[in-house]
Formats: sequence, structure tokens, C-alpha cells
Amino acid sequence: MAAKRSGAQSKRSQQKSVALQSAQEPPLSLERIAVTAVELLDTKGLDGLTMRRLADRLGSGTMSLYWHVKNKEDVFDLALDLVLEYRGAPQIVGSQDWRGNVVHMLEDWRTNMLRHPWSALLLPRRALGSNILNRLELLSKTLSEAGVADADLNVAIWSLWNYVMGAIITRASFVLSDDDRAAAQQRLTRLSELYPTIERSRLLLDNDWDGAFRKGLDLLLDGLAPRQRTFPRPGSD
Amino acid sequence: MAAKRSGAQSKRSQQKSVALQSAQEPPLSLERIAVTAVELLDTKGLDGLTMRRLADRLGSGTMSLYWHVKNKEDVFDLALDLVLEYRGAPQIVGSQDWRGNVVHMLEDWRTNMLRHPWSALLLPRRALGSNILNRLELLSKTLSEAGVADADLNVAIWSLWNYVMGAIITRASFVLSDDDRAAAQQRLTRLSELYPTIERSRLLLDNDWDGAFRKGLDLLLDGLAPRQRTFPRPGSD
DNA sequence: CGATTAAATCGTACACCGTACGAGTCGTTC
DNA sequence: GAACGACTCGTACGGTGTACGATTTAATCG
Repeated sequence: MAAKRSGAQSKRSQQKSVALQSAQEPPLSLERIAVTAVELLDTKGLDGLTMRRLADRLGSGTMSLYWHVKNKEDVFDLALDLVLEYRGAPQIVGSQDWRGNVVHMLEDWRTNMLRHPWSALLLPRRALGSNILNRLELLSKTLSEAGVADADLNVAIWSLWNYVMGAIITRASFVLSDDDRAAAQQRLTRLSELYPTIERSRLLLDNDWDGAFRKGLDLLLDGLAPRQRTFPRPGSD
Repeated sequence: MAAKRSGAQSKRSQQKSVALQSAQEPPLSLERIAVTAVELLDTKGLDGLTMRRLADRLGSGTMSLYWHVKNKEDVFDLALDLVLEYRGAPQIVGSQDWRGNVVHMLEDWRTNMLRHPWSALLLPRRALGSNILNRLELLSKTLSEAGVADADLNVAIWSLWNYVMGAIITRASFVLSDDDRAAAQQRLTRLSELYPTIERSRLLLDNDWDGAFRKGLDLLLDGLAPRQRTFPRPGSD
């Protein structure tokens, strides 16, 4: 096997029969694959991850990957799960502040994924990995301990989850397509007669994503706060 | 470049010298491409849409598509936009019921996209199409007329948008991967020690998606309701 | 009428993709 | 030795999106 040689050539210029390599990589492993996949996704984007490229980066043959991994989808799962790890919250044990804990965890979730925008594209099609379940469990426990009734717990969790996921995906799509966004904005100003309210409120120009995220989250948490005995019934139905 | 066409073109019903084909298709058009793409996506899934297959279905050569369309991405845009069309709300003019109008529009949005689960996968990576902007404008207008202050409008819109998008994507991912879901649930019950709260609340088994969606939406709308003068400030900050 | 031109169609070719398959290399054990 | 499991990887195949240019068709003009 040829030495890795960061070169771009990929033809057959490799010498065989060399047992000891100058730059031998450590052996393949799931972790090395995952880490390198994340690197590649960060630098080359979602379409930039190919099995060949990944193997090149790892200094191995393409098909060697398939010993450790079933699919390319497997690689995606690995990468996503790596990104979603939640290093223990700075709990500070002040369990009194359940709301602060929830906000911290959800904001960490968001910033973590926005650091790797491809993760937002990946999430809708992957199943629940263990790190996601960890976060859901933590959220669940916090809310339950805060006094949210069991009957309302699932609605509360899914509401928060939905909100956070939607926010992440929306924000990430703007990150990915700045050009498109500019084009949309331009089209929008041209068609300001069609979209007067959007135009007036400068919806698409407001750049305070973090603030808006936090405010909406507060809104939702206000509704979820357990001091109200239960959900107010919707006026008409 | 693609032919720019503003909808209705002169209908020349002169078809001569045809009948060479067994079944002569009407000429290619953006609309025919979009409709067929949606059909294909519905039946074969996201990966099932290939340019060759699409052309086959349209009875044309593969490369003929590229006269009307720039990319395969363009095709995705077309299909997504077609699905997101909002046929006029049954306004009933009862503008009094702003809340009902909002709920109707958002639920229509959701059911519409869930009818075509691939649309949820597509959405995060596509820019804002005109139909999305239409819906945002409508939402915007409704909330504004309902009395939401301009300063709060953007937060309100994005909160609703985030919630709805997150709900759709989450739900769609469960539709797509029933097997994975079963597997996750099984893994979960095996590891019920790791996720006791989730296990207890049967978070992943609760099948009342529609009800949960509606309840969470009500929660959010309660917070957005303009009778409160402004957003209550978050306890600590 | 034929000549010109624009609109639209489409066959071929190419680079790249995921991965099935099987042959090759190791380090351990008898 | 031999046998075996863990692991690596070259080759090949069927598929993809699409660049390019030739070709057909419809409309226009002299």
C-alpha cells in the first residue's frame, strides 16, 4: 500500500511489496472513521464525503472501511452521533433552577449542531441514536422533577424538541445558502407588493437568531411551567 | 438556460406528423416535470428520483430535461414548491378568529408535507420558495392584524415556523423508518435503566402525533396571544 | 418556394459514485 | 508446519449527474 502522501493523484502509481511504511497510520477503528468523517463533512460538506475520499484521508483502501462499517449510511450515523454527544451539563446541582438547566441543554444542542451545519441536514433521516436518547432522557427527567405532570410530559418534551429542531434546521439552511438567501431577499424586495408584511417587519433580514431562539424558547417554557395547573383549553373547537 | 415562461402560453393545438411514437406525450414543460417528479418521489422515495427515470416517465430523452431545468436540484425545488402550494384558506372572512386561521394554515402545512414525506427531508436544504414566502406572509399578516406588536412579530413568526417545521420533520422521520423506530424502542426497553423517564412516559410509543402537535401549538399560541401586553421577562438573566 | 434561425430534443461520453466479490496479508493458536 | 479468524484492499460492475454537440422541429423572412 502506498504511503498516504497528501497528493491529489489517484492513479496507479503505488508500489506494492513494501512491508514497512514510512508513515503508517494507526489501524482503522470506528472512532478514527467517525472523527475523520466529521472533519471531511466540516470541510467539504455533505456531498463531499465519499467513501474513497474518507479512505484516502485515513490512509487506507476504500474497501477496508467496509470491514468496520456496513454502509455509507453507517458513516453518517457515526458522524452525527459524534456531534451530538453531550458532555455533562455544568449542573451545579442547583436543581432548583430547572429552567436554567433546560435552556442550557437546549442551547448547547443548538450551538453544537450549528457548528456542523451538515448535521441539521442529516438529522431528519437518521433514527434516534444513543446520544439523542440521552438528551431526551435528561430533558425528560428535568421536566418531571420540576413538577410537570406525567400526563403533560410527552407534549412538553415533543414541543421543546420540535421547536429546537426546527430552529436548528432553519438556521442551518440559512448558513448553507447565503447566496440563495440574498437572492430570496432581492426577489422579496422586488416583490414587496406580494409580501408587504414580511417586507415591513424585515423578517428575513433580522440577524438576531440567537435572541429570537431564546425568546421563543422562553415563550414555550412559560407555557410549560408547571405552576399553571394544566393546559388552558383552546377557546373554540 | 431554461426557457422563461410565464405560465399560460399560446395553446397551439396543431399536432401533425406525430404518431411516430406509440403514445405521443405532450411537450415538456416545467409543470409536467414538477408533477411527474412528485409522482416519482411519492412512489420511489428520495433516492428513487433520477434524471433518467424522470425522463423515461415523461417519455423524453434524459438530456431534454436540461433545457427546462438547470440542475437536479432545480427539480427538487420544483417538486417541493408544488407540494407547498396553499390553496386559499377557507377564510370565511371571520377574521375575528385569527387563532383558528393560524391553526388551520399550520395544520394544512403539516398534513400537506406529511402526505409527501420526502418533502421534509428536502426542506432543510432548499431555499425559500415562493409558496413558502406566501405562507409566511399570510401568517405574518394574520398575526399582525390580530394585534401582535411589530416588535414581537418576528419572534412570533419564527417560533411558530420552528415549531411546525420541527414537528413535521420529526414526524416524517418516524414515518420513514418504522423499522428503525421499532429497533430503537427495543433497544430502549433493553436499556430501560439508562432511560427510565422516557421508558416510563412511553415517549416513543405514544402515537397521538396529531394531538400532541395541536397541544403544543396551543401552548405556543397562548404565549403569543396579544392580550398579554408583552412577553413576560424570563425569571433570571 | 428555399434559406435562416431559434427552440427544443436527445445520443454519446465521461468522471465519479457505492459496494459485491474474492484474493491477499497478518498474528495467533495448535 | 497447518489452520484460522481478523483485517486490508484491488478490481469490477452497474448506477449516477451532466457537458457537449448533433439533430430535429417550428417559425420567420426573402
